[in-house]
Amino acid sequence: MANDFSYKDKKVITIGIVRDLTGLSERQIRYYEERKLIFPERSSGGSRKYSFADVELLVEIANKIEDGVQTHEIRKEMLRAQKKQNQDDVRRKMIQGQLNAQFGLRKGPSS
Amino acid sequence: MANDFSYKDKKVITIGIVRDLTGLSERQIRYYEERKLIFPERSSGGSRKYSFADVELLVEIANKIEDGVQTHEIRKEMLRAQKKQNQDDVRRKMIQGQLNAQFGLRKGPSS
DNA sequence: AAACCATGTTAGAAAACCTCACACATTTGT
DNA sequence: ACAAATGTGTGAGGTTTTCTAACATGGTTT
Repeated sequence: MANDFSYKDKKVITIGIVRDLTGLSERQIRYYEERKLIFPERSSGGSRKYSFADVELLVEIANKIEDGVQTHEIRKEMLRAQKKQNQDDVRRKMIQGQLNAQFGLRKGPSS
Repeated sequence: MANDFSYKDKKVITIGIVRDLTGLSERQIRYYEERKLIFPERSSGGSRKYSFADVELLVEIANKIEDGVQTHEIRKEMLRAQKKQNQDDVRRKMIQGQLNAQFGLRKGPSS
């Protein structure tokens, strides 16, 4: 159901590749994680794994920092943006719920 | 011009992740490369780097092998398919060329 | 039977990654 | 003004991941 998330969000990129892709140092990348701006997954052995979405986010973060914004502030922005996104999601789902109630299949096998 | 290739084709995945993604052994993955079925890039240090497209291809290869097709045969199939694809590309480009000749901007700045 | 196929396994070495800690020049907060 | 926090570099020491090369093996071809 909905869209089964794709390449962009799969966490499959190791930190060295992220370094090459972004131009940031590994130190920076790890530091932004410490400041809770980015959340890689871990391999069983403990290596970090990032997605393309993470890579893009890192670039945005780096840009803001270059503009003098501190990690603390960036984090707040992100939380605000995410909260708004959640609200929007809820609204969308409610509307979808109304539609289903009116026209959706009731308890039927989903296709 | 045309479409600037995306996530699916970027070679950013190391062999361990490919192993986890496909369920194949590293031995198998390297062997299919030896048989010229797959072409990872290399990091400066020599580590293999695969794309999502590669991952999907690997799964297809593995399926065929399970069906008793040998690498040699798979390679031939792939070459055939690729050749056809190239021909199709040429045709498409020729047609595009005709259209440009008739209606395209001549030597102008491309917007 | 000899050659080839597909895969496992092992060994040793190199590359990549991890955490921790110290340093340092700049801000920022009180 | 000064203590605290920021952002980043660097180095040490340790673990994980990857690499190549080789040998082994049970099935297929030729």
